[in-house]
Amino acid sequence: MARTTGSDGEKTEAAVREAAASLIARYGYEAMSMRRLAAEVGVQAAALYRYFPTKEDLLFTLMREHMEGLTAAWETARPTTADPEARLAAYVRNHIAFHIERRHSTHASNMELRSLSHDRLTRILRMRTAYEKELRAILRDGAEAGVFSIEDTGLTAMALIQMMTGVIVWFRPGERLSVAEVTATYLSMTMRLVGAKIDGTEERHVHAHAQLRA
Amino acid sequence: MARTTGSDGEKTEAAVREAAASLIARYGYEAMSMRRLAAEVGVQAAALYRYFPTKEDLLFTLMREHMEGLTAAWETARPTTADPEARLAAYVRNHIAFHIERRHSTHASNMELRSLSHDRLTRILRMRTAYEKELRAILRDGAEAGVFSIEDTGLTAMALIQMMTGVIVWFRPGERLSVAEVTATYLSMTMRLVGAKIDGTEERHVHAHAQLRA
DNA sequence: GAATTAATTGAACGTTTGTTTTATTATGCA
DNA sequence: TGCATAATAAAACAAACGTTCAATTAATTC
Repeated sequence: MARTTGSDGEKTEAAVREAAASLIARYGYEAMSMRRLAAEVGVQAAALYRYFPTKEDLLFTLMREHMEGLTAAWETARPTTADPEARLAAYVRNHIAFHIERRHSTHASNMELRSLSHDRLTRILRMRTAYEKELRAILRDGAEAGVFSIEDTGLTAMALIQMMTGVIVWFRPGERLSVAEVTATYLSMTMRLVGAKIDGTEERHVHAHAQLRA
Repeated sequence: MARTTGSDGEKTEAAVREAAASLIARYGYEAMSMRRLAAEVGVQAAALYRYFPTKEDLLFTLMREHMEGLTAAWETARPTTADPEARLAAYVRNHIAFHIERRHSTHASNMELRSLSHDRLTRILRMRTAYEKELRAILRDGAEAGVFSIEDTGLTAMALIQMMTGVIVWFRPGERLSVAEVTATYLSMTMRLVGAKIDGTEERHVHAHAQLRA
């Protein structure tokens, strides 16, 4: 056999990306063999090499597109106002929404950095640093304006990002909490953490659903 | 050749554990081959099987001892007082100190759970849940006593743990901040996050060193 | 409808993997 | 001193790995 009926390069490539992200999230990059990935797509292993020259290329592509997507989402969501609180709220909302929606590629981007070559690792880290810099700027502006009370801007930014990204570890859509509820709670935790005078705005909507579990 | 001069089972086993934790933290469990681990210890691969029947046994041992150590450290550090704030402070201090001190095995315990068999995964998760339950109890007590203001106890506990454990991602001993400074800052962030009326206690000591970086 | 291009298969390559087996030597004890 | 055993080396195993190549067929183009 050779080319199969109905085969389409674009569809196959998309299926490969999706299956790869899912397998890497579930079992890890090293544990995902090209044969198993191919089986998931419904294709022979050799066919994968039409789309990605090496396994590492595939990983890098997933990571690069994840970071590009995250940056692009923030470019769109970023408010024009100078108000630090509104900007921080937008950052938190965008970060959580994006990571929940793409939790498979988030897993890859956060856990598999060590499998990249030096050059590619540097490129991904550069993108990540640029994204995190936006948060530090917001925190710094807020601290200087006196609306936040922050001891260490860099450290607070790291703490916030780890707290927010950690959502993907335990959050499963359709369980106890909705995305909106989780986001609202994280928003008010964030605001308290940075010492904002006014709490998160949607807090009232959530109170009815919260405190159900000990 | 066979047995080498000065060879000692206990020393070798300890060296294997340490080297394994370090290699897994740096390259991941799947990427660590038994031959490379053996080379790191200065021994042939076959010698490892005197101490650990399989590679997965080695991983499980590292994880189990990590969790046992964490639990034991908390048993010792846990204060007798009922005051939720003092208990939360002790929890934060213990968690951060332990994870910074053992950041190699922390990496293994957090990132390599998927490489465990079902049974062993369950055992590790049971230990972890028991440890996290302590934090939820503190938060609940504080919320009920009115000294904390918390929307969702379970969600706040997860957020705090991810924030604290995340320290190992960026913290390197001997760089900008000392362990004491990092702990103090995280303590006051924690207290603000849970809505404690009084801030963390050591805050004043740190102010001089903080805010050096944008 | 013939020629060309795109998509895929199936088999094979050399490496590396975790693990086992057998032989050999150092060490601790009688 | 001699004996038991603890600790290791060296070689080998089958299985799985990422990757390549030639052959083959579906889709597209002219």
